[in-house]
Amino acid sequence: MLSVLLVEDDQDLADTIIEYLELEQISCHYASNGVAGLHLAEENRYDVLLLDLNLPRLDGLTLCRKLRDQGDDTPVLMLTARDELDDKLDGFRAGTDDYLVKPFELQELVVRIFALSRRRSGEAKKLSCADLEMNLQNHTITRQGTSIKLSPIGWKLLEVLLRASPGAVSRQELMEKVWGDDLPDSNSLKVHIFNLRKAVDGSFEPPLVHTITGHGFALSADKPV
Amino acid sequence: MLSVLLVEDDQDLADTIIEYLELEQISCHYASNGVAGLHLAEENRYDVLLLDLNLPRLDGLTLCRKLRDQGDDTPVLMLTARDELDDKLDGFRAGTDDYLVKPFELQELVVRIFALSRRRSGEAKKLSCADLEMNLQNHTITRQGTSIKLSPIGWKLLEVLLRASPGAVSRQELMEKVWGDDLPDSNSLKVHIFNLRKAVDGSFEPPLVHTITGHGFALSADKPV
DNA sequence: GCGAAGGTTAAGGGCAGGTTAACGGAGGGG
DNA sequence: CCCCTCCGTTAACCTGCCCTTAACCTTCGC
Repeated sequence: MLSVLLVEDDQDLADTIIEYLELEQISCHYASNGVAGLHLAEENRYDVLLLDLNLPRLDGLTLCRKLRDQGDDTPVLMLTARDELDDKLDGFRAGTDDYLVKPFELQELVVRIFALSRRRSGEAKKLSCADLEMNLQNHTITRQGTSIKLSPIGWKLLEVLLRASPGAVSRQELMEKVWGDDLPDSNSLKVHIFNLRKAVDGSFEPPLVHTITGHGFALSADKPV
Repeated sequence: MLSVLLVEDDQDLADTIIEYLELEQISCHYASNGVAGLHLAEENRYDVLLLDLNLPRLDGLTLCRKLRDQGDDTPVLMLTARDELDDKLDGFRAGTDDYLVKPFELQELVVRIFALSRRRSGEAKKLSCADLEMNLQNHTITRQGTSIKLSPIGWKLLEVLLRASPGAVSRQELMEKVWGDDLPDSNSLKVHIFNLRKAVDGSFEPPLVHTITGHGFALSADKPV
């Protein structure tokens, strides 16, 4: 079930939207002004943020910019009555992902919400890095055409690394994504990384799994010297 | 530089778009029918695909669906003259990410392309000073394009200096930000600054790390008096 | 020219990461 | 119902790198 935050000062419109979204199985938090919206966005994790441009206390553009500056990359869909090109350009410059002009069809809002959240959660059917390829559909991994076998945890580990590739993943983040809340003794990660290396880099060149001392690991074709 | 694929049968419109995109530093491949577009999309890697809905031989919707079935998750922006809600819904159902109705402003097309590609590439957060660049996402540092390796403390040191750049940071502040509460003997900072200089300024000009006698250090391209 | 602040160098100890093997539980097949 | 296999965890050990330290040198300010 998707979860979105709606920040909109027009109470009637907000009610209509919320009601419609609930019908589509989208859970909806609500704030009627920018400051309240910012607090909610900071405290909770949403799939998409729906921001009105004109808001009391803190306008949608500034709100979006603040979140981006804090490193929050939740997709933002800006709702506004103004169809001026300059407004749109400003919106995208502030880090907005999409822009919908009122009045709009609720159905269009819904599909755009799905499109934004889908892109974020990565509905990709394949993940790859150099000649390594993970096929999520038939649950296979190949490198240079030859198939690779991994244990469940090894799989999950590789998936997290692939999704972040070529970015790095900190040890803590890696462990949270693989094990969830109850973490095993820290040694476990070392062993699994070791096994992953043996499977992925064991008989291939160049090595793809790289250690970033004091931080975590990364998957990439070229070695960060 | 971004790279996009435009599939559009209206030659005049295509020329206009391509010309404008090139001005914005977006490289553009082009196909005038769906089948050719599919081939190009399969063979090359693009940041965004711009598909016309009505195409000879293979319409944009089917093209998009085919690519998605193959596991290709390149963002798709559908261009079309039809402003019917049902068409949009079909588009998003086929795996489209955005939908722009002709006639549209070229500037809006450009910002939407940037928004889609940014979302996909994960908007790398970077800090920089002159030709020195720290990529927080990949945990890499480059100067003049060549990569630089730093120890964890060296990294942290440089990060603090970069965030303050071109301002100065006092010794005390620097040490607090790097080590937290339990500080080592004061000599340690000297050694780490020395190593940082060796890595960052060792084989480059001009030196970026500057000493401010009696105060601390600063990072900047031009030497402070 | 003197003292203090900063720069340079090398050595050693500790710790993060790598490697290996053994234990134990879960799940499937006989 | 038992056995076997596979997999995750754990502990123990090894290795190499990084941080620290101390000692000495250079530069700067006065």
